[in-house]
Amino acid sequence: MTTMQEPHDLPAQYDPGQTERAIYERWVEAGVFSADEKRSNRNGGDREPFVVIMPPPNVTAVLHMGHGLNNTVQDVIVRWRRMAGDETLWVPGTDHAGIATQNIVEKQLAAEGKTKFDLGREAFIERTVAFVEETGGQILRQLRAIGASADWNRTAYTFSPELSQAVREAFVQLHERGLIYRGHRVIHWCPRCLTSLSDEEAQHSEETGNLYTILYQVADFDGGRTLRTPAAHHAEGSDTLVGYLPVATTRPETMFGDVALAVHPDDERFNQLIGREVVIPITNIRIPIIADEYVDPAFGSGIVKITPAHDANDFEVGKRHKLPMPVIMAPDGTMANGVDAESRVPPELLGIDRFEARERIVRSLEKTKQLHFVKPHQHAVRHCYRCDTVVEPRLSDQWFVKMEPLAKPALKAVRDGTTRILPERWEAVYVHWLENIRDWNISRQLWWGHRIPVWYCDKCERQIVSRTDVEACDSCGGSVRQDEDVLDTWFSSWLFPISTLGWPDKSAAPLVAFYPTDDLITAPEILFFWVSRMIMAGYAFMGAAPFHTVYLHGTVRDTNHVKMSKSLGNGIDPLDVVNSYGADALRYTVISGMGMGADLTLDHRDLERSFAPGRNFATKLWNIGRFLLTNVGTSPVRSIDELTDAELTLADEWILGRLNATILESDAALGPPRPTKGKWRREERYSGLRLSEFAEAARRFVWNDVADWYLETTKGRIGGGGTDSEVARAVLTHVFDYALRLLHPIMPFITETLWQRLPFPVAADRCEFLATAAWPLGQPASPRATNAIARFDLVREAVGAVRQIRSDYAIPPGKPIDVIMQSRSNAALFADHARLIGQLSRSTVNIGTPPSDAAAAHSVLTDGSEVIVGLGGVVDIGKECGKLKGELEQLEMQLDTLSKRLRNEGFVSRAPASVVESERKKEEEWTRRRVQLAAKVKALCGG
RNA sequence: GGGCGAGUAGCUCAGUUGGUUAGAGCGCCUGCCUUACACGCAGGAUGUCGGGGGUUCGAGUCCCUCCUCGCCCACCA
Repeated sequence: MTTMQEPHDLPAQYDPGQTERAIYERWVEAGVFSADEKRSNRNGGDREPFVVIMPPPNVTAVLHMGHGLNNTVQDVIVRWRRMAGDETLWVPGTDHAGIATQNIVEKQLAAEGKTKFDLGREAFIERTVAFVEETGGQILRQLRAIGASADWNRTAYTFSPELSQAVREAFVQLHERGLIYRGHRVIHWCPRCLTSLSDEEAQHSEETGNLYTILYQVADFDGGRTLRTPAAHHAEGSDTLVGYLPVATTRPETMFGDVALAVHPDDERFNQLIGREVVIPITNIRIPIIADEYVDPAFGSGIVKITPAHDANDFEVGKRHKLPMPVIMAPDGTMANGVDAESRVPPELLGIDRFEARERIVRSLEKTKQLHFVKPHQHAVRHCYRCDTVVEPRLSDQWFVKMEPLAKPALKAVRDGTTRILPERWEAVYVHWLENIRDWNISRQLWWGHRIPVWYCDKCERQIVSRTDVEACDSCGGSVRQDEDVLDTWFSSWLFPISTLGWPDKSAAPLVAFYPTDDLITAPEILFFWVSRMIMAGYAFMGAAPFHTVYLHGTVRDTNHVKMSKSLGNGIDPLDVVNSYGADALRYTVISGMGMGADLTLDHRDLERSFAPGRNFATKLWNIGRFLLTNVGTSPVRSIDELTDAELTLADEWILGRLNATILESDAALGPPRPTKGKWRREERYSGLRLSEFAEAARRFVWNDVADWYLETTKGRIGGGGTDSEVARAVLTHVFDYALRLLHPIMPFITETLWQRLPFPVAADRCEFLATAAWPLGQPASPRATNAIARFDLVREAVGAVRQIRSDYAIPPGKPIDVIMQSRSNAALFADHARLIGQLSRSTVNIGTPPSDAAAAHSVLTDGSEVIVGLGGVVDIGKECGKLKGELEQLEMQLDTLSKRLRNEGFVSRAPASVVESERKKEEEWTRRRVQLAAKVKALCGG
């Protein structure tokens, strides 16, 4: 609770499990994460809005490291802006994920020995709804465990009534604008999911397959010679093919769909054949030989089989030549006589899977020697992005979105700096895609999704596109049936930035207050699927880009650089990490380990090691907190503002200067939150969002400055009572307060826990939560502060020199040593800090002249000051001298040998130049070491 | 086939516009259970900055070239 805790209430070990959940609940109860549209300055309020739309995970998803990374990045940015005073909104949500979800439910049914057809469409959807209600959205609950500060009151779902209405509206609007049409063409078809896919959903992967060259017999061959069968040729050992044309293909099974062979019109080898006919092997169906520019005479045999229904290029050729387009495969990828195919597929192959059919055809062609030859062939095969099945090109009717008009403003947005993409290199990828954009196939032959809002009249065949359900034909009153297909999942998610804020109601308060949004944070994998389409939708429906910054972060990989995934068994469950080390450890590790756009490598076999940076740092923070509460106590401290320069020690000024520098570094790393005048200017365009730099700046300050130095200087000051004690209490508390503020976006739980207990000045207008406390404001570095930093750095150097001498001479930790410091320019500085230097180096420090005792070690600081330690009495001089002298002697001998060799002309001329070079370097190095060693010997052992 | 990125300490990575002695974390070595912290403290070692060539007073950084790995895009059957 908020009441002040006694220091001893902090357990020695930080236990995240105990604290994180409770703190999260308090944030939620207090409405810390809720944005208020009335406070947005676009809606009459006084605050700049800052809005992030969460990439909606699949509703059935289970949290993995990819989500962990993505949402941590978002949360860091969102928490930063919230503290900076923006009216900050992070909209969470899930995606109904058409194919993915349907596949899962189908699998469940399969386990029960059923198919979706056994249930029928309605029951199947009911079952899927029930499944989603039961298990769906668990990922959003899991996101709470990593601290995601989303506004859960606004949780969206692409299949909710509101968002479904937006989908319909978008479809109808685009249709009205002539940007949606029904097309008859070859699309990508997944024979397992039984649906068409967009170009983006059919993903290439390089494979080694076979390129089969098949002999097609020329019909009515009368070249004055007797037609011989390939078998006869073969028997004669002849290479000459008479009456046969070799045709290369990677998919022999499509040959039953062939409607022509094509050659290049200028190809002299074949142009006398144009207009003749060949027969398809096995079936003996006659097809013409045609000429088309599409054929590349240099590839394969220079002759292409044309299969318009099963190849996108062949489809174009077929259209040009008005050829028939027989479909010779069933939707499930088995051989079948489909549309226009009649009896093209031989009966023995009907119902046989395409790959099995390929084998059988090849065997059959081998028998008749019509398989000319086979060679291995590297080519890209498209696979279904959901089930990895090889996709089949297939002729069918689908709904398409005409993309070019939509792409134009989206291209302009990135070109003119309205929207930037980080890291910069992705902008080129984005531009290239949009410049070569192809129409988007949006219909899916699925049951789970938004049904296409088109109705067909049974009577007059009228087609009705409607925002509301249609009961009867508005023209003839006849009965109507709705299009069977559903929309691509991405057709709903591309609306997310507008639909979640209330579109199509353009006057909806959230839309007015929060659109356009600010940053979109996601992985590059969905740049085309989602990001670019959202930008298009933003312009199409709102006339403005949906965000000004796209931040594409890397992928989580294992130590072999393989992408982490559950199916590969190389994943890390973020909740395991949270349970073992805490959400803060996870978050810090992820943020600090990830450069701009770079992948994050983690070892799933060694979580302890992988997350050590975050866990160790969390523990460090905890212990600083414990020290502070034990020593500073809980009674109010003086306000930092009322401390006078005279009251501050050099260490105080130094740490305050370092704090200010750290704030400036953090702000520089985070960059401008939004473009200054609506558009990114060149100099700021690619700056900012360097989260790992921000994390490192804060860590360095807390650990290397506050803990390692400043905190040590307060020992002996605090608790002594008096002014200086109060000053130290105030400064330490202030510095830690601000460190916690800086670190809160990255490590929200532990910082909030500690901050809640800090002893604040009485007058401080302290808000209830660190989560909403003010982001630190940096100031330009003052000359006084710069000077303090330089001077205290010298003190630190002196401490380092003494520590090193102690270590070099193995002086036992408990053994006091006398240190003399000599300085002309900074004598006063060292005199003032003699005690401090002694305290930090566990030595007794005096200012003055060197000891008469010749046995001494000395070190020179950067300002020329000398640190001299009399070693008599702490080390056995005789023994140490013997050791050093032995070392020196050996070094001199080695050096002598080396120098002789280098002066030997025979060696220099005959040895390889690289060897001579490295020997020279060695000589230099050894010479340097000899000088140092000699000086040491002289100081310690005398003359 | 086209484009992009990466190659820096044993591992994972930083190194802004070329500028003293190339950094961090983890790991490693030595010594310490110093009353916040051994998930720690102090000290230390380790790099032909992928190879070769070039520009420059000066290159991890710029140019050329080669090698290795990764990603994206692509209708060559």
